[in-house]
Amino acid sequence: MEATAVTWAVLGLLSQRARSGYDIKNAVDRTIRHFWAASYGQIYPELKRLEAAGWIEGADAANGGRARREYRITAAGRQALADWLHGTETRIELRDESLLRLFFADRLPAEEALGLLRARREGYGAMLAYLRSLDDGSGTPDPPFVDLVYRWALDYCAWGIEWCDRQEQRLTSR
Amino acid sequence: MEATAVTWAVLGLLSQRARSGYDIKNAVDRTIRHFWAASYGQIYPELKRLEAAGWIEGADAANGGRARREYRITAAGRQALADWLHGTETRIELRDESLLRLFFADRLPAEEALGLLRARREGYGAMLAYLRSLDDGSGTPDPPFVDLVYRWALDYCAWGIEWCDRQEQRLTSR
DNA sequence: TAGTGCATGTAATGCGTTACATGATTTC
DNA sequence: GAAATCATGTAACGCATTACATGCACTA
Repeated sequence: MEATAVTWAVLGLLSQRARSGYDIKNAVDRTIRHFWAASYGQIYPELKRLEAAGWIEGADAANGGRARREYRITAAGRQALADWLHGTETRIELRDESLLRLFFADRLPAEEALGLLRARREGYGAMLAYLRSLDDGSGTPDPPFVDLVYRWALDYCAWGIEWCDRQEQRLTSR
Repeated sequence: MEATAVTWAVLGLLSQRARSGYDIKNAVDRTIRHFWAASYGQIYPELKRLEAAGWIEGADAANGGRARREYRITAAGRQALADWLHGTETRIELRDESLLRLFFADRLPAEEALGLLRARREGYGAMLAYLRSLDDGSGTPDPPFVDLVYRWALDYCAWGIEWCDRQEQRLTSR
């Protein structure tokens, strides 16, 4: 099947355990949203495509009297996921409006331009607070690479804050 | 007018000097593409919208016998740009397929999972090489904040490389 | 004279979000 | 009884890329 951007997020989450579309959306929001968002408008159609391809199987799972369709990954799905995981193409792409503002900040009086740098610092701080709020403190340790990606986000924010501080000092000390 | 994502990139570049659509595309690719891409399919329609709003003015600029339409920013346009620059809302968003792979790397044998970390490191290295290739070595110093954003990208890559090295050590030393 | 660069633009397509519609169940 | 949560889905819209169409001018 034709893999799109959302394919691997959904398939990967189903490789951890069987889930409903609703579960997947929650898992995305709790764990990978800060580097890979996905909405219902992508997830539900993708589940049907994945099922048609034979990479997952859906089954009606009674849940009280509440309708619920739970999907589990198939052997073919695991294979497809493994193939994707072996891909190494790594192009780093960002879309960062705060950087765009900074880029044009020479149009502003010096003090206001520095304000944009401080605002960026605050942005990193807010993301850090958000990331920490994701840690439910359950004490259950995550698998090593799940933990690794969480660390990446924390470390990235910490680095970003330091970077803004350093640059502000450099720019004001002249 | 209704500002979209590409509005500020185009208007900001025109605040530096008058340019054609073609010039704008080149400037985007040379200076801001790594954090804010834009294609012809966005730039040319946007120029018409900006002109209709009175934020820029186009004039046919003879260039040999070659047709060329050059746009310059108006006073209203400068004001609009300044208003946008004063916005401080800073949400950091990424879409990073390499992080998504790492997140699911627990599905792989340990050695292959570490390979993904190394591939990420290579990705940072490639971006660094690309960024350095953008420096034309003309010696003409950039305005402070243009330079600042360029430094950000360089520093981010350097940090990313160190981070991957550190994490690889941490994961192998157990 | 062939290739590269300058120059303008549009159409088709794809990706992704937002908003909406619907309704059952659980918790306070 | 109200509010939150579980649950599934679609339609409309907007943003962005890709591919294409066109043609002149300069340079090797």
